[in-house]
Amino acid sequence: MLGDKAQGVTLKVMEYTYDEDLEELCPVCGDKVSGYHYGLLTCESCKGFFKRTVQNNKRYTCAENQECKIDKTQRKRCPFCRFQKCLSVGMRLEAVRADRMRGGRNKFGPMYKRDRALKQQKKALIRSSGFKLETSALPSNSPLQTDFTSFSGALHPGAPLPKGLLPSTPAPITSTDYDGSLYAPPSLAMTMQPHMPLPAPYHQYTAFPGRPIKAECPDYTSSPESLAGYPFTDLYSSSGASPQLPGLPPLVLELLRCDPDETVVQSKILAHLQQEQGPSGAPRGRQDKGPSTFSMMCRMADQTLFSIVEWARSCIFFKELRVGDQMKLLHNCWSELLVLDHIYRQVHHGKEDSLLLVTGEEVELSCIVSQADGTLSSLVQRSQELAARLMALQVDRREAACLKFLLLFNPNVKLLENQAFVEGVQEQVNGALLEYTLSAYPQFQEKFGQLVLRLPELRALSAGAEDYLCYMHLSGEVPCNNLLIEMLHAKQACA
DNA sequence: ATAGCCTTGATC
DNA sequence: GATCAAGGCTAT
Repeated sequence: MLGDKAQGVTLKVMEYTYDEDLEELCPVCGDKVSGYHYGLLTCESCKGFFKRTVQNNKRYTCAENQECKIDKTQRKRCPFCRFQKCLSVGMRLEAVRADRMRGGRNKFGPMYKRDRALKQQKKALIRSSGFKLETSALPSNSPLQTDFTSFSGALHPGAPLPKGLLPSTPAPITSTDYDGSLYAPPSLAMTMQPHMPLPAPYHQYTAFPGRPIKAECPDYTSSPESLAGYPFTDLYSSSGASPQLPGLPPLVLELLRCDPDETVVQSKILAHLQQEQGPSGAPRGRQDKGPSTFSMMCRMADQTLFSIVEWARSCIFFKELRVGDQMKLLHNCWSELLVLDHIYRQVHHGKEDSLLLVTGEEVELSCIVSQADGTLSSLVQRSQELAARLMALQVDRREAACLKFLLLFNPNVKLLENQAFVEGVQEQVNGALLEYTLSAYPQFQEKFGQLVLRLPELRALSAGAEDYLCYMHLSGEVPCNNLLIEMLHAKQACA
C-alpha cells in the first residue's frame, strides 16, 4: 500500500486531488454529499431537513423576499428558501414514505444506478482526455485544471480533438439526467429529424415522461390536500422552481434542470482561484490594487467561462450537436453568456452600489470605478443599467435560463452544419418563454417582449467588453494561458 | 430544529 | 451476504 503511494507520486497525487475536486457537492447547500437521498445526491443535513419538513408537514415563511442564498453556513437561516431549493434542485416528495417504513429500496433505485454510471463515464472520459493533454505539452502551470483544460484544448482550433469526448458527456451538476441520449449517437439523433422543428424530441428528455408512479410510495404531489399547505403551491408565479408543477412548459422545466447550481459553481471557482494563488493566498483587496485587480477579474471571468462551457456541453439540445457546431456557437456567444451571467447575478444581488462577484465577494462600485479606466468604468456602468432594467422587469430564474439558451442557439452564426436544428431550438425556446411569461405573469403581457428586447442591448455590451479585453490583451495586461483569450482569437479568426 | 450517526430491509 | 437509501435516535 505504502509502496504504491510512493511510486508515481505525481500521478497518484493528481488522481487523488482531482477526484476530491470532482467529489460532488450538495446541490442545495454545497456541503459534502453522503449519498443519494430523495432523488439525488445530497448532504446528510439536507436529507434530514427534507425528511423532517415533509414528514411533519412543516410550513415555513421567508422573512425576506424568498430569494435567500442557501449555503453551508447559511442553510439554517431560512428553512423556507432551503426547502424551496430542495424542490428546485429536484428532491422528490414521493421518496419520503408516508408509512415511515424503514429499510429496503424504492423505485428510485434504478435511477440512482444510472446516474452513477453516467458520472463514472464522465470521470473516465475527463481523466483520459486530461492525461492526453498532459502529454501534449500544454503549458499548464496548474496541473489541477485537468477537467477544464481538457475542453480548453478541445476548443482550440489547432488542437487535436479527443474523439468522442464531447458529445456524450453528461451533466456535471444537475444530476437528474436520466434519458437515454448518452448511449445514442448524437449525430444520428440529428439526422433522424433534420427538418423537424422538434416538438417531440424534448419529451424524451423529461426525467419522468408521462409521470407518476402511484404504487409503493405516497405521492404527495397528487393529493390536493397534502399539497395545499406547501410553499410551492403558490410558487408558480414567484421564484424558485417546482419540478412537478403542472402548467409549467416542459421545455422551460428542462432548461432549468440544465442550469447549474450557483453554490456549486461558486465553490468550484473559489477552489480553483485559491489553488492558483497558492495555499497562502491571503484575501487581498483594498490596498493591493492596480494590475492585480484586473488580472484577478480575468481569472474569475476565465473560470466562469469554463463553467459556462461545461454547462453548455451538458445542455439538452447542445449536446446533440456535432463538436464543430458546438464550437461555432460557443465562439459566437461566450462573452454574451459571461455578461448575462454577471448581470443576472447583479439582479439577484439587488444592490445598485455594489457588485457581487462569482466568488461571492461583494465589491463597492465606487471602488471599481476608482481603479478602472474610463472604458471599463463605462462598461460596468452600462451593465449596472441593464441589470437595473432586468430587475425592474423582475426577471426570474426560469426566464434567465431561457435567455441563456436564446443566446447560445443563435441561428445567425455562419457556416453551421446543422443550422435548421439551431433555428428549431431557438424557436422552441422562444415559444416556451412566451408561454411561460404569459401564464406566470398574466398581468404583464409585454414581459416576453421586454425580456427579448434586452438581448440586443446585452449583445452590444458584450461586444464592448470583448473589444476592451482585446485592447487590454494587446497591452499585455491579460494573464496568458487564458480561455478568454482563446475565445477572442477564435472569434477573430472566424470574422 | 439541526445534523451526525445508527438501524433496517428490499434488492442485487 | 453485501449494499445503501430509507427512517430513527440523540447531543448540541
